[in-house]
Parts: sequence; structure tokens; C-alpha cells
Amino acid sequence: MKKSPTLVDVAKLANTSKATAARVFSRSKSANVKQETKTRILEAADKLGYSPNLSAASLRSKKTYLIALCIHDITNPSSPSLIRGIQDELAQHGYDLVVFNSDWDPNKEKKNLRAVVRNQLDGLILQDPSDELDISELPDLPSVILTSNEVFSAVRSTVSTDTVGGVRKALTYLHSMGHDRIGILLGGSVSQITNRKRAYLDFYKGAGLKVEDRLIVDVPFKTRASDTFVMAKELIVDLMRSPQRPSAIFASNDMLGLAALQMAQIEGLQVPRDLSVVGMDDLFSAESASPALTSVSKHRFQVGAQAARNLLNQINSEHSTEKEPINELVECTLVVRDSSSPIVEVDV
Amino acid sequence: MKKSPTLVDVAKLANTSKATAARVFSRSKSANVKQETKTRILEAADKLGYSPNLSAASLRSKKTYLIALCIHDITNPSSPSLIRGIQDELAQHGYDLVVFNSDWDPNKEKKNLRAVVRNQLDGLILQDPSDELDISELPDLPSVILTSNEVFSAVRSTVSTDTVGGVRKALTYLHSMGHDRIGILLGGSVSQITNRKRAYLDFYKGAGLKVEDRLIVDVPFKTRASDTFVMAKELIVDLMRSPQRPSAIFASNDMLGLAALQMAQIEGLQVPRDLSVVGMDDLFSAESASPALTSVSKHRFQVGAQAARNLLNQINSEHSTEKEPINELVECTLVVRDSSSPIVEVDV
DNA sequence: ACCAAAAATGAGACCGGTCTCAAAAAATAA
DNA sequence: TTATTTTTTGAGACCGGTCTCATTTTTGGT
Repeated sequence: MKKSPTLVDVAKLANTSKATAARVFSRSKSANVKQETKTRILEAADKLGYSPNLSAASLRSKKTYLIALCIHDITNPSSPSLIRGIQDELAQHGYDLVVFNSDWDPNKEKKNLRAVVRNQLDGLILQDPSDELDISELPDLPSVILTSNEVFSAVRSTVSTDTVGGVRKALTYLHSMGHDRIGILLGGSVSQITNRKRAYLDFYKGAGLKVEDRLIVDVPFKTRASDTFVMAKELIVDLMRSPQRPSAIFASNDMLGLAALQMAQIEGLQVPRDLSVVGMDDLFSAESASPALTSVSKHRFQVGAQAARNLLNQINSEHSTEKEPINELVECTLVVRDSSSPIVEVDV
Repeated sequence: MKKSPTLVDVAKLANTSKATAARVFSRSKSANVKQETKTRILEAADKLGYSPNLSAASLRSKKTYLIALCIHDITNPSSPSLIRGIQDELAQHGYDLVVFNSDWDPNKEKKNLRAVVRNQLDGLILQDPSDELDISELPDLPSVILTSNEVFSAVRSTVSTDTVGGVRKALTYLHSMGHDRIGILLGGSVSQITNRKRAYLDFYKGAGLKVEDRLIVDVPFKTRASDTFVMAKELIVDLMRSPQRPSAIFASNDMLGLAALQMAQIEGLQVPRDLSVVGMDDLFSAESASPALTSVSKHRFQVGAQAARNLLNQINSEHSTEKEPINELVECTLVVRDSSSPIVEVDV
């Protein structure tokens, strides 16, 4: 690992000044270097194997061209498409992404935010900040928050998913096929659970259906997906074995939907003949399930892309007067597959 | 976004010199600052809301405490656990991770490697470099390569998976349950396919079984998982409908295994009674499939952790004489679930 | 050919830390 | 108390770019 050449070395070899050489490599503004000198410099750089030192550049220019993404857990199956959406958008503008996990630990979350500012990252995309995080603790840099929490949307740009609408779409779909006793599996964070439960109750009320408490199942949140999965399966069996089982189940995320499929099979229920199942997230696991799981897509890729675009706008208009935060809502889409069908008969 | 305070500001407020203040925040070596001065400096920093500028630090110290991971596609379902393995290990030593995707594009791969050196990242973990990448193009920094390609393992540390052993484990398992006509679904890159095909042929030869070409199915590689999935399903149907269908299928990755489960259901074959299916990767999708898919785990999390550990060792022993590269092999493990069982009968 | 305007180049301060080395202060020994 | 060692502190160079601003060169119109 020998010392790598610097701009001065290149300039010297190209017989020009450091400043001119710099202009060739600088990513900011107009170059204004004569074509001939430019090639001379590039040749010199090439011969020396020169590579600009971004630490030095960013020290002066205050730009690292790195964006932070703070999420809970990259292991979560919906993270990858979110990330991809962000990265693809950022890549077009020469930015790279650093991903931080908090594991749902507020302390780790704060620690990550500190790392973001220490590292001089140019922007931040923050997923679902915990309640422990006060808005005053948000670092003072361009940022987009993925949340529907009004506390944050009041002060920062946000992108959120219209999950309430998504739930409504799923239930409307099932109801239109004759299902009027629909079980709901609620999982995730407390706010997610309450949100979706409300959407469910609203729909039931609006459709003039009778709410049965036993059809509403809360699946306690566990940090490890497998744990939630195991727990979910027990609760689902209870639901399936209850005296009057529902003709359809809406799972508020695909993992719960898959658990339902698995238990249905074990319980000898045929999907969708005996039971329709609809999930939410539209993970690849839904597409590859047997039978393929009908699911509500939250378009995570688009959410990521949207957030990145918003962030880049902020970064590029930094100078201008303090802009109002922009709050965007991404619609859900129902993807119908093989796990749902019109109701056939009601067994009592 | 007002100017943030610097070390000099802190030093001034604490009534000490820049150098002393620096010692309090520097992460390298012994501090040797009197307790009293230290608290005085920390208080000053706290009052000003000081946060060290890592760009400046790394310019001088040549350390960014950032590691690069260059993979093909973060969207690949086995990426997250790999990443997590790496991050958890790195986090313990104060390093963060930057992830780059190549999308199997050699040019993008090279571009990413250049970004790694420009950004002065302290180390590199590179997944399965493309054949177009010459070892001379590898950046000159601590690195671990995830590959079993000897070209690379000769010159750099590597961590690879004993996939050949994994295939053998799966086949041995199926054979021990009476299956002697086992279909194999081959997917992924060319080298992956040839590797596993060889393992399959070796096993068949060793077990004294007769190889039937029609039982060996190559699934062409597509960049998008969904595309591969669709293509796979067609090929699998052909296999299932062939005059003498196998009693078991070994899929060289879980996606193909899931496709097999799905097609079995559509074709009216009951798994595992009519057909045993074994996958490879042990994704969460395998656990959540119906029936739960027996799969060969490649322990991606451990692979990541191992790679990270190896890398950190290199970084910490930089000064010492050029070390020999270390090549590590991670064993596979068979995870038996519900998609496989002893052969019941052979229908002709 | 001459002059104004535009384009290209160069000199050198600057970013905010780290690092070396020497000086000052404190601790310990004699 | 004084000499010696150890701990703490400070001064200032340094890392490798970017940025400003002045200077030089080129261009273009007349």
C-alpha cells in the first residue's frame, strides 16, 4: 500500500497548476479548461493512477455525496426494495447510500443520527422514528422522513403510505366477493396496529356489517421475524378453530398472510375455496407462495424513489429561502393472485 | 443551517489548546488528558453542540471507519442476512457500512470499486466478482472477497460457501429416504450452475445411480427475480409432466424450490407425499412456505460476520509484513421441514 | 492591428481535524 | 529540597483537495 498520488503530482506531471488540474476533476460547476490541457492532465492522472481524495474535497466543499438511510432492520423483507428505490434515484445524481439499522432501539437510533452528522452526510432519509425521538434531536440537514406521524410531517418533508386506503381496498375487494365475516391479523408497531384497526372498524361500520371481536387478532411484535411468525401461527389456529371461523382473512402484512396460508394447509382448509387470504406488502414471498398470495402493494420501491427525489430537491435548492416541508402520500394497490376468491358457501 | 462549531471553538471556550481538545475526541490511542480538563472540554463541546468533522479527521488520519460492501443486488433475498452479519460485526468496532450494487454489470462493478477508493473507505468486501474483473483492478486496500474462484483466493482473503458439500448433503438426505430419481433445478450464474451440476453428477456416480438428463433442468438466469420465477415455473411443469417424473426435486436455490412447490400444487401433486422438494439458501420464504420448505442453509449471516472479522484483522495489522491471504470455507447445513419425506410409492 | 470581453490559468488562503515534537506541569525518587 | 521520570499541554506543520481573485491568454469585432 504505497502512497497514492495527489493532485499536485498530477499537476506537476502535466506541467500545470494544482488549481487547473482540480478543475478537471471537480464535480461542481463549469470546468472552463482548454480541451488540450484537459487531455494532458487526464493522461498524467491516468499514468499515475490518480484518484481524487473525497475526504479532502468534502472538507472544503462541505459535500460528501453520501446520503444516510436510517431504518430499523435491513433484514425486514420490505427493506430491500425501499433501498433500491432510493439508490436508483440517487445513483443518477452521483450520490451513494449509507444504511444504518436501529433494531427498533431508540438509543441506537440516536447514535446513528449522530454518526450521520459526524460523517458530514449530505442528507438523511429516516424511517419511522421512534416516539422517544424528539424533533429537536433531528439533525439540521436536508431530510425526508418516512412516517405518517404529524409531529414530524409538520416540520420535515415526509413520504408515507396510505395504509388506511390500502386496508380499505382489501376489505372492499373481499366484501365485493361476498365475504362479510373477515378476520383481520394485526401486526407491527403499536401505531400500525391502531391505524389499521381503525380502518377495519370504519369499513365495517360503513358497510353496515357487524363487528365481531373474535375476528380481530393482535399479533404481538417481536424483533425477530421468525418469532413473530411462530407466535402468529398459534393465534391463527385459534381463529380457524373458533366456532364460527371467518370466510376470509386480511393480514396486515405478508408475513402474517403467509402464516395464515401455512396454517390453513395444516388445518386442512383449502385456500381459496374454504378460506380467502389477502396480505399486505406484496413481497416476493407473496408471489412465490402456494397458492400465490393476493396482497396489497405498498410500492416500497416508489416510496424510496420519491423520498430520494424529494431529498435531492432539498439539497439542490439549499440556498433558497427556507422551504415548506412537502408531505407526500403513496397509494396502495391491490394485487390479486390465487389466494382469494368469491365466497362459495358458509359452513356453520 | 448555521455554521457548526469546530474544535477550535470548543478549545477556546474550554480555555485550552486545539491539540488538547482533539485528544478528548480522537478515537485513536491513549488520551492522556487530565480528568479535570477533559470534563471541562466535554462541557464546552456539549454547550456548543459540537460534533467532530470526520472528513477533516480522515483527511489527516487516512481512516474513515467506513467499509464498502459491493454486491450484485441488495434486492436478492439472501443479501439482507449477509449484510446484517457484516454490520453487526463492524458495529462492535465502530465501523459503518456503505453498500454498492452492481446489478451484475461489470462496468458498474468497476465504477463502484473506483468510488470505494475515492471515498477513502477503509476496507472492501466484494461479492462474486465478475469474470471481466482482472485482479489487477482490485483496489489496493484491505479486502475480503466472497468467492470460491481460485484466481481471487490466491491473492486475497476470501470467504466462500461449501455449496458442493451442501448439494451433497441434500442429495444424501433424499437418497437415504429412498429417492433415487431426483430432479435438480439449476439456477444462478454459470459458475454456480456448473459447480452444482458437477456435485450432482458426482453424487449420482458415487451412489451408483443412473443419471437421466431429463432430470437435470437449467433455468436461465434473469436479472429480475420475478422473471426467473416465471421461467422456472414453465420448466418445472415440463419436468412434472414428463413420462417418468422424479420422486424428489432438489432446487439449487429457494426461489426455484418455491416455484416447484407452487407448480406441484397447481399440478395437483401433494408435497411431500407425491413429491419431495428441497431448496437451498434457507430464506425466510422457505420457512414461511406452505408446506414449509426443507432447505440447505448457506449461513449467510455467518459468512458476513466471518468476512467482516477477517477484514478487521487485516485493518488492525496493517503495519505488519504482508500477510498471506486467508481462505475460509463455510459449511452448509440441512434444515429439514415439511416439504420432504421418505418415498411412499412410485407411480409409473 | 487594436481593444474590449471572454476564457483559461495560477497563487495561495482555507477547510477542521491529526500528528509530531518540544515545553510545562505533576509525580516520584533520592 | 532537588533531580529524574512521567504525564499533560501547546505550537504549528500537515493532509489534499476547493475556492476566490488576480493575471494571462485567447477570441472576436471593427
